[in-house]
Amino acid sequence: MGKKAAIIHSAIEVFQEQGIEKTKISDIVKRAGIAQGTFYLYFPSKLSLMPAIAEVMVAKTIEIVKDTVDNDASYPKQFEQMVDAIYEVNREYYEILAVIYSGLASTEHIREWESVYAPFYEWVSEKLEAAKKEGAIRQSIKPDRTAKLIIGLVESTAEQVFLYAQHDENEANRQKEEVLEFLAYALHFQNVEG
Amino acid sequence: MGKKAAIIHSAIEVFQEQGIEKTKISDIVKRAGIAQGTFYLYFPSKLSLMPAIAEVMVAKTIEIVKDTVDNDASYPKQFEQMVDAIYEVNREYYEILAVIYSGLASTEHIREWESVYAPFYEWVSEKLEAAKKEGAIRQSIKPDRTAKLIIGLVESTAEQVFLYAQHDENEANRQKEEVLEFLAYALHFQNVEG
Amino acid sequence: MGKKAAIIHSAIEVFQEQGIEKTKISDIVKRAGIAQGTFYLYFPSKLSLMPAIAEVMVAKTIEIVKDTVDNDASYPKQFEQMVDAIYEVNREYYEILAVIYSGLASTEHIREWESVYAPFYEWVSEKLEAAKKEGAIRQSIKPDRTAKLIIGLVESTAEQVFLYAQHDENEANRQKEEVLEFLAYALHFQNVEG
Amino acid sequence: MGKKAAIIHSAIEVFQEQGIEKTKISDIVKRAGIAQGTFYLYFPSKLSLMPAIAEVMVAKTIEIVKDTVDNDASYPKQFEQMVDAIYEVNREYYEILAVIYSGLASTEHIREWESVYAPFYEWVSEKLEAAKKEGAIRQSIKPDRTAKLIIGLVESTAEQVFLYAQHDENEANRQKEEVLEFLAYALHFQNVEG
DNA sequence: AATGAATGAGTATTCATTCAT
DNA sequence: AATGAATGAATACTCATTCAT
Repeated sequence: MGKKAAIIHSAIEVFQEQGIEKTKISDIVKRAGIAQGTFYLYFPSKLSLMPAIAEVMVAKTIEIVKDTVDNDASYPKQFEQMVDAIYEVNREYYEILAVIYSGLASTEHIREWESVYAPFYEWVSEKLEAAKKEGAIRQSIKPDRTAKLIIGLVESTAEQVFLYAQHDENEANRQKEEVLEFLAYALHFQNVEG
Repeated sequence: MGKKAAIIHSAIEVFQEQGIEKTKISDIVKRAGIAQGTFYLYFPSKLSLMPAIAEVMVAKTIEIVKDTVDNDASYPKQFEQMVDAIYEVNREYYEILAVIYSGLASTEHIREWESVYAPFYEWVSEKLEAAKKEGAIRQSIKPDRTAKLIIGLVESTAEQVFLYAQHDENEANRQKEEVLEFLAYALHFQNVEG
Repeated sequence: MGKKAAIIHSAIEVFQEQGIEKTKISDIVKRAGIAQGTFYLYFPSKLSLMPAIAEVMVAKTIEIVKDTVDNDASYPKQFEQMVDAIYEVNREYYEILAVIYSGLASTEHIREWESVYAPFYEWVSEKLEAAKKEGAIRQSIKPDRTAKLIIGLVESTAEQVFLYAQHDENEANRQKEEVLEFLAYALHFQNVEG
Repeated sequence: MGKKAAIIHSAIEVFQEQGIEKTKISDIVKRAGIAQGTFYLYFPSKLSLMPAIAEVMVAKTIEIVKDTVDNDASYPKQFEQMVDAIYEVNREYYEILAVIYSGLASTEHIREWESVYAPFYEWVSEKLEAAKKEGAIRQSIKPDRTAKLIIGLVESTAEQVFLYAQHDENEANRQKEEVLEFLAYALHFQNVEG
């Protein structure tokens, strides 16, 4: 019946509405339509919910990024699409993402963090690898490391804009432009088809 | 005297030692050597401590950055020194910084965050402005926006390394190298004296 | 079973023993044999206990009054018995009654007070109605209003005697005599069987 | 300068506005325009303020009663004026009087209560004595005891009306009428000048 | 697997009172 | 007499977790 999924789904919604600190287990189970005790059949504690949510959020991000990026477009275009997608996800889920970024709210679950983010790093890394092979970006790029740089760069600026500038669309777009130009120079895009 | 400062100082220490969640007001006042009630003469609540702590930490960061950066060195060198300094601060205070990020994000003190970080943004912005004027970096750089990019980039990667990779020095240095190269291309350093 | 009743019962006892101000929730639950949190499943706050206690006390008063009054006796005799009964209850529960008066008055539970006292007013009112019909008291009596007068009169003098005169039995009896005579004239008892 | 009087005056005002439970010493001294510590130069504790307030309130009541009652009027008229006056005071100060009636909110100061109320009892008692001497009321009246009865009767019904019926003027007047008639029969007014 | 009533440890906050100035 | 910063004891209430059904 997917009660586990129901709990995660419910938690994401409630967290978004009232913040994580103020959310009680009872709020989550109420919305999920299950009993208080049932929660503990699927999660050993409240905190153990976090990695599961992070996983879902990262998966959601990857999905949107994949859907947005056109693999047949030029690499500059593809990275632009990627930045667009990440900004989009942040626009919608800025509050819950803030918690995920800040280390899952406690240092207990740090180990899991790496594994949760791994698929995202990997996807960007592969994209960089391919671009490098085709000579579309500078050859000194180390895909694995740069993947982390790029994700850190884009997400931290997106967070700044949506969390602290409170959804000023103009501001968001201008900052995104700057990120794209910054990224273009940093990767040193080559006109491959020249 | 300076009980407010004593509280902040004490709180930073205790937070570092046992994490924010597990820290009681009583722990903070005990170390500060004041009475429980005195805390509330200076701060209306436990959470309202956060922006004050953040302010101190940012001030500390700026101070270290300023001390490390040699204004007479070449700009690439200066930015390298800046990255070194930021990594240094994160190495030492990674836990309290994580706490600040999450503490500020999860409460209603977000507005204050901008003003707390402002002096840091400003310093980097001025540095970029000067470099731009001297033709040391590409002219399309917008100092204000790029300052935020750079700080976001450096801090997020530093956090990744020290919080999640748990102080692997090798890893830290390699990642820092990649950041520096990334930054060099992104700013498009010019050999001014050529 | 009956945890709500257990809480009320326990609270009445503890209040009587140590006064309301000095009674902690923990005292109440300890005696009731339940956990601290369980209290809040049945009452939203400490103060919300008061109307429930008042209800029980008024019910107890009515019960004793009904038990004491002989419906076949003459009306003067019946009212004498009623006064006796009210004095009796005040003798035994003077402290908790003072608490209820002050507890109810000083909070926002005033509205409930009326409904709590209603059955007592009603009982006296019906008694007056019957007496009036039989011509045992003056015909200008308005039962509803006079019921409130009588209860106010008797309870306020009983409170004066037991709370302030500290259980001086002689004093109590003399004052009761005066009340009865006062009441006799006020109601203008008629010798019905004359 | 009358700081003691200023404190009492201020306390009465604040109590009326926000209730006694919710009033802090700091509220009282703020309005009185004095420092926190100064309070304790005049009163040893918060609770010790109560009898002083009661004294002022009773004095105020007596004053208004004396001002209202025309000593040259007939006794029925005089008692009517007295009831009017007591209702008037209760209309204005119902909240603070509720606390005073209910035993000064705690049983600590009971002894003082009697002495505080004494002058009021005395005044009524003397009035009854005089009326009795002139044959204006029944000769079986015991002035001392009946004084307490009358004050208890009038004040308790006034309280019922103003505290619980929430200032319904119509209700107040009808109830007052009933009290007067009740009183007239109870005292058994004689037409002295017949 | 599911329930939800019951648990009880845990702590931020208040505010009457003190006392050095 | 006056101040007001400092004190610290005292406790109502919350909510994650358990467990009998």
